[in-house]
Amino acid sequence: MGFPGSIKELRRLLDQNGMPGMEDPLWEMLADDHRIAVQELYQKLLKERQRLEELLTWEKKWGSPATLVAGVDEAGRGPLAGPVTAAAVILDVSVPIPGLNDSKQLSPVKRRELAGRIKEKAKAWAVGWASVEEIDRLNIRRASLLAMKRAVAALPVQPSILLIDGNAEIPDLDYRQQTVVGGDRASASIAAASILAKVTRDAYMEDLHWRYPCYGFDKHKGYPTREHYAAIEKYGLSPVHRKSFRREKRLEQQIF
DNA sequence: AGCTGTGAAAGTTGATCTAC
DNA sequence: GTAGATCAACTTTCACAGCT
Repeated sequence: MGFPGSIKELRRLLDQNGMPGMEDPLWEMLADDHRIAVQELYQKLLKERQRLEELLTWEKKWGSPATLVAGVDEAGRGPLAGPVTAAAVILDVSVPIPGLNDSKQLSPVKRRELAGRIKEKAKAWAVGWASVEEIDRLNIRRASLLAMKRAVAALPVQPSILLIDGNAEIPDLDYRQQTVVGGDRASASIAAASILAKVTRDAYMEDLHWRYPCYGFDKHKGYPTREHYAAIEKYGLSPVHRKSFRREKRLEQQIF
């Protein structure tokens, strides 16, 4: 098995698709410390390839050239404010996306980078929403499923089977569905959906910050933090806060 | 010294199961 | 029937370890 000719070359291959390089006479010219560095990077590359292979287990189990698998996941279930966002992604299993992982395991910068790569390399992707009003009316669980349903409906290509993160199927949907507990850590397409949903919702909450600058939505994205509670106590609830959430009800009773 | 990554804890919700 | 525990999801915050 040959090694890539240089660290630079190896990094380029890592960035592209994680494939190992071919025999290269430059390898013999490398200094010992460079060889060690390249070998270490190469081992990391092999581990990453193995991780990505394992992440495609569900897609390979259910998918085929004629059977498209869509991963579905949502973001924004725990916040006190803002909509819940869902994404559906159909990946091309022959096109690896290095670094793809559960959105919760990634920094915001890496999430944004990966979101761009996912949109570029996926066969199809789409995003769906459920509003604060719908969350208050339906409850957060049903609203999440509604957002997922809208994401699937918005896909430009129709899948044959849905991999759903969690233990609940999407109601009133004419698709074969497979629920996967911990799916964002176990399935590549669910992981990709978790990243798109999170990045899209974060961007929306940053926009909301300009409409309601006193709450700090650009920082906590509507999630419960000390700063967020302090802002609610000081300024009251905004129209984008979820009034059905118990903590909000309690605060509302105190304030108004 | 400062940055980055990781894991535990704590916060929000709803559904389900079990014991009384 | 009800209440509590557990588990599912979504995160942030904080402390610590390791790396540059």
